[in-house]
Amino acid sequence: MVLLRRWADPATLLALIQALAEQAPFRFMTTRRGGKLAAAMTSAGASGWVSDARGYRYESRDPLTGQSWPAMPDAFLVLADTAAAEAGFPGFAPDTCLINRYAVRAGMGLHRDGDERDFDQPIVSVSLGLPAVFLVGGMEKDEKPFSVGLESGDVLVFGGPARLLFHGIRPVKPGDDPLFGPFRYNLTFRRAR
DNA sequence: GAGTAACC
DNA sequence: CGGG
Repeated sequence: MVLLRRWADPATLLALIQALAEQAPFRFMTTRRGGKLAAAMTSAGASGWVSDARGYRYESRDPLTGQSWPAMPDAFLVLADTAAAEAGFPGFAPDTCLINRYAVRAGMGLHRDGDERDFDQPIVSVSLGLPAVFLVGGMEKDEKPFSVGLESGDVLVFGGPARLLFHGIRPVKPGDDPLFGPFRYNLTFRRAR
């Protein structure tokens, strides 16, 4: 796992996120057993990550609008590819970007990103807005995680042996980011298929 | 199941 | 009160 501190440009990404959210609005998804995910989500790219009563999966259409997910902006692709290369994974070509929006007090429990086809492909994660404590666990869910502070513009690359580590986000503390206001956004670039 | 809560 |  490689952390590139203050590596992405938050202002550029904010404008792109706003444009994407007009086409595919942020929404709260549910888990199979009726729980609600604490972060609002949307996606861009050829497919998008979806969770509902039927489970977790990638869908090529947005269930909310019935339309294709918005195309991934070129600047997203360039960012993900250069960050991956910097971390030792050249040639990364993500086909989806999951965008998570955390309001104050929202977090995400320990989980692993396991719905993609090829775990040899890394995941590039970009933090924006309010800071947060990122939890890095082990290969088993019961392993006790350690904490990493993440700030706006930080980029984390999960690849190789780190690709399937359990991870999570502690509830976001109240604050006001100059660009993003009272929110934390997270972009995760994946090769789903 | 990326959920919460109760209980020890 | 924190962890299991």
